[in-house]
Amino acid sequence: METASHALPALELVDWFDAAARPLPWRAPGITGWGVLVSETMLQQTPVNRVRPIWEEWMQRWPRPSDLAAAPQAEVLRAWGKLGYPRRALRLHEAAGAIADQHGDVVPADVDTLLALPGVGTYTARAVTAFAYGKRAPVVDTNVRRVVARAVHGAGDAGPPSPKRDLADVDALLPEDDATAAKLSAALMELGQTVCTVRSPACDSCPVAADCAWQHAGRPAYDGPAKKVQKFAGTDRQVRGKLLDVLRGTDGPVPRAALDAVWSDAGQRDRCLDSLLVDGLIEQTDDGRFALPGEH
DNA sequence: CTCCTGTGCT
DNA sequence: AGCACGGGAG
Repeated sequence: METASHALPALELVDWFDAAARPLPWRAPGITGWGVLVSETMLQQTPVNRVRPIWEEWMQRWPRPSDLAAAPQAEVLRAWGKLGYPRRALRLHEAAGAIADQHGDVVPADVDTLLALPGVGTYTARAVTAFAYGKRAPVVDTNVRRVVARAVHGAGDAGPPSPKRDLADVDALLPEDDATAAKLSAALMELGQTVCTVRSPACDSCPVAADCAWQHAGRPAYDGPAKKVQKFAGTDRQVRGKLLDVLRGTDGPVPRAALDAVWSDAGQRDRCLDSLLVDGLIEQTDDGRFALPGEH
């Protein structure tokens, strides 16, 4: 029961990308490695439409890593707004300091150097090398995994991530040439985001439909293990979000009572408050009030 | 493996 | 009202 493997037409995909890519602000010519690192960090788990305005604001305000590094944590968290997972903002702030201090205020172009930065993992490191510096690097996010699962392996969707294999699969698709490989990496992501979507793939307008193993197999449904879905309502994540939102909306420290008001379960509230303290997302003043870090 | 947010679609 | 969504760290 060997699945048919298909080779993807790299040049057609690249041409399609040139014609069809959305004009996202971080794809404009002249965007720095810093601009790309900020966008990729924000896009790690937030959709493009919510990222766009915040990214614009950040680039205006903090055009270089050293500019962000010089800002107080509280301001960084406020500017992060409701993008979610605010620990990303703290890590990016920390990464900015390292880039300013150790890399001459220029985002590194090398994957291993990028990986050493806080908040930069296998996806983001390769995205920055490829998209900011035009280097050949397999960039594997959930969209690319789905495109490869379908077009190459003929499956309805990607199964659970398998980092080594996923990376090798995409590596095998990339041409040797840096510029073409980098653009193909971007094209694979764009294809997964806009055409080869989870629920309603637009195979009619897909540039590789003729070479797609999934098409040839009759578009079989996904038959792997069900992916586990994350709950949100009632979780500590929701409570942490509500707590932090109070502090984002005020200038200085607030009394505990102001935080008590946002969640009725005192045990959960206290646990979340404590975890926010541990994560460095909030601080407690000497008189027992709470504030965003560095703001008292 | 589990945890970390907030939205937009249905 | 409920559900789907996702990269990095521990």
